[in-house]
Amino acid sequence: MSIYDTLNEPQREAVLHTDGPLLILAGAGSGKTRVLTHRIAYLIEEMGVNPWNILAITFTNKAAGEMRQRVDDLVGFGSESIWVSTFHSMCVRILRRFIDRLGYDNRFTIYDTDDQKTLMKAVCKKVDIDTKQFKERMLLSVISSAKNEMILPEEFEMNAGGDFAQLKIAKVYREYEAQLKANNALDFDDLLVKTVQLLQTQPDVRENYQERFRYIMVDEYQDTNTVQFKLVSLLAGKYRNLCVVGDDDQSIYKFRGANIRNILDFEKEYPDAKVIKLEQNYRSTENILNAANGVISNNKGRKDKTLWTANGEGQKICLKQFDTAYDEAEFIAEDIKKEVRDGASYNDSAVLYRTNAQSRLLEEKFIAMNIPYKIVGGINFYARREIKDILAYLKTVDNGQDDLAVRRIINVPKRGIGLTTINRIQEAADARGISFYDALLAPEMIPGAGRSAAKLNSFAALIEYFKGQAEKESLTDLLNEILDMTGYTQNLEADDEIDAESRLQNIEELLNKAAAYEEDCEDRDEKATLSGFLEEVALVADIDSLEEDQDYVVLMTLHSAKGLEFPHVYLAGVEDGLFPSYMTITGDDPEELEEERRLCYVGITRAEQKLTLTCARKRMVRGETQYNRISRFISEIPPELLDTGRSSAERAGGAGNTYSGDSGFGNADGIGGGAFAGTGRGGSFGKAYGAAGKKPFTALTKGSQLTAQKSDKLSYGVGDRVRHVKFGEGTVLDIKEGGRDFEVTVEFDTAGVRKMFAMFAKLVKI
DNA sequence: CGGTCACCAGTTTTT
DNA sequence: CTGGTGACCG
Repeated sequence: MSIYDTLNEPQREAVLHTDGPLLILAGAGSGKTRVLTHRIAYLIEEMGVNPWNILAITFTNKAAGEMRQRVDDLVGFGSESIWVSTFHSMCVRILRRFIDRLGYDNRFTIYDTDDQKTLMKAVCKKVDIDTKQFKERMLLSVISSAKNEMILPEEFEMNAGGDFAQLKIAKVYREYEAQLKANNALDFDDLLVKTVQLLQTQPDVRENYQERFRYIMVDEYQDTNTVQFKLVSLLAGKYRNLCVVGDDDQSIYKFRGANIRNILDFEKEYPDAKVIKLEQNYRSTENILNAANGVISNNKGRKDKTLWTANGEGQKICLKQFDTAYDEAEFIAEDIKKEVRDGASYNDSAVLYRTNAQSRLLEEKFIAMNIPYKIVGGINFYARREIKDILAYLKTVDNGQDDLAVRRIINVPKRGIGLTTINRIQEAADARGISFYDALLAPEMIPGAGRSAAKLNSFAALIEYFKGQAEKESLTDLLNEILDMTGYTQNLEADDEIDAESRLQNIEELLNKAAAYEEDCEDRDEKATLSGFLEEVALVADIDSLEEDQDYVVLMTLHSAKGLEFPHVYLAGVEDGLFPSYMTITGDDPEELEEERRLCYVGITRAEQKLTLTCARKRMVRGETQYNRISRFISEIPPELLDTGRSSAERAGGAGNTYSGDSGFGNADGIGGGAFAGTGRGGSFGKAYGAAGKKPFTALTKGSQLTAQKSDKLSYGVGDRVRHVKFGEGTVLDIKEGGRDFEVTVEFDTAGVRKMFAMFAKLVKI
């Protein structure tokens, strides 16, 4: 009896087919990770392949970690030398070694979307673009699409023909690239593009990696884009032992450049490819699966396959419509409470939705009802202002060439260096063709900087000091020193009392992550470096922090939920105009609607035992009330699978749950006549949820405890005179016992009345 | 230079 | 409703 006997027939076939191209069409829940891990084990144990020669590419760091763990469990040794990583981290690793061949410094920094936007602003200013006409976001998205198709500025310009707008964009593209390079920075797309360029132009590098990666596996292949396809083709070009796994029905990243043709045309690209379909689902009940099949069968042009399961029929799918989104949230929260009372755990449930903004109401209800939860997504931890500030210090210390980072922190905390001075430095830098930081080192060369020279000097001295320290001390020590010497922590506490606590907690969290990184390096016998940390930090996704063994309800978008599974899934906001989104309904591209349908399919198939669909008749969106019908996708589910709960009258009067099994959307019932209120403006994205500083509940997240301890007793009391670093002397008016800390109200002699947390205010009795 | 106030524009999904 | 931006004043 070997470990391979536990596989079903097609699974085993996929594991045993080791040489040559292989396409595994793996339906949802059909055990594809199992196949991949067993295949790796088989390669190592039975085929004698050196783990060193295996590359497995996954979609997220979390998936990579899990895969490595599972291979570890199977093989027991050698698994640490398998390369398991995401496309992006793999590229960074290659580029750190070889990007100097393309004329970059190997210590390049990585720009996130926020940085890109800042850079684009500067570009538009320089190229004299009216940002009313060409929005930064639109420009960036055009450039990103171009990069995803490997179209460089020159070609883009040629393609423009005589089109005035396109030529203008070409100019922006060119300048954007120039500035990235000047800052020694790469954006996310560049990581892939540059790696492909490297492999294309440097035969020895290509040869090196082709030899190394003799066996390549790519997970979630349906979501690869054109550059990723090129990259994989290049790497697999010599040995052609390429195994791709995916499900065309779960392709949901078109907006990010994913090209569904990569999987649909795999057999054309590799005519000798073996194709294996995994159609038995081990995850869900029959009812859930049939609902999913019902929905997805409305899509055209998909690979023919039908999922089946030997699991029982299971419960019916619960569908409830409410009057308001508020009622919807309340129901979900109460339902989860009820299940927990009946013996379920919180982490048996997940709430999925189309847009991040929907998390807010749910979060409020969960807090009110004391349900532990974790929100995945929204604003990335590393995109928070305070985190970006601190990271900008690290970047500046690490790589003075990143103008964006330097400009970000030159006056944070306030040092009296204003915009005028910053612009003068920039002009001087541009004029001399040097970096912003280098220009600032010599204020005497900057015309008109006279009065600011002293301030600039002390800023430069501070950074230079940190640079020296970076050589000598550990990352965490450096971080602490930066926080301390810049006065960042103190200023934060002083600036806005409301947000201070959560921001300081985030900084604590960052310190924890730095410490974890150092430990990690120690375990792996590598040197913990500043750039190493910055790089790790640049490529994490929020989903990576999800921990299955923690007992909380997970809230996230359908996109984030891909690859996960839960006993009970709530799919919230199944309304026309929200899901499918307003944009796809009004747009005339039927492919977009198909992608939304695939998203729906992904959502349904996350559920193992129970699926609850909820929607609201009206909902507030951007301050306006929207009136929505039940999602068209619901009518694609065979009606006999649905339990509308109509008999079990939940609530007397209004907010009941009515749903007529018929086609359901002849008329919008009610106000407004149309299905939507609100005017559809050009689609775009950005920060979707999360009011200022509103921090998702992270108290349950491992390692988020504050290191600063709440003291039992304060050294001062009401009426005492105290001194604050920034505000000077004052009198304590009030001390309130808070959850984690004392909230102290002080009337300062010069700065007025302020509330602050004792832990951070460091008040001294005088 | 920095703070405050008023106005305006915006939101699908993310490595 | 909210965050970002621009004008104005201390």
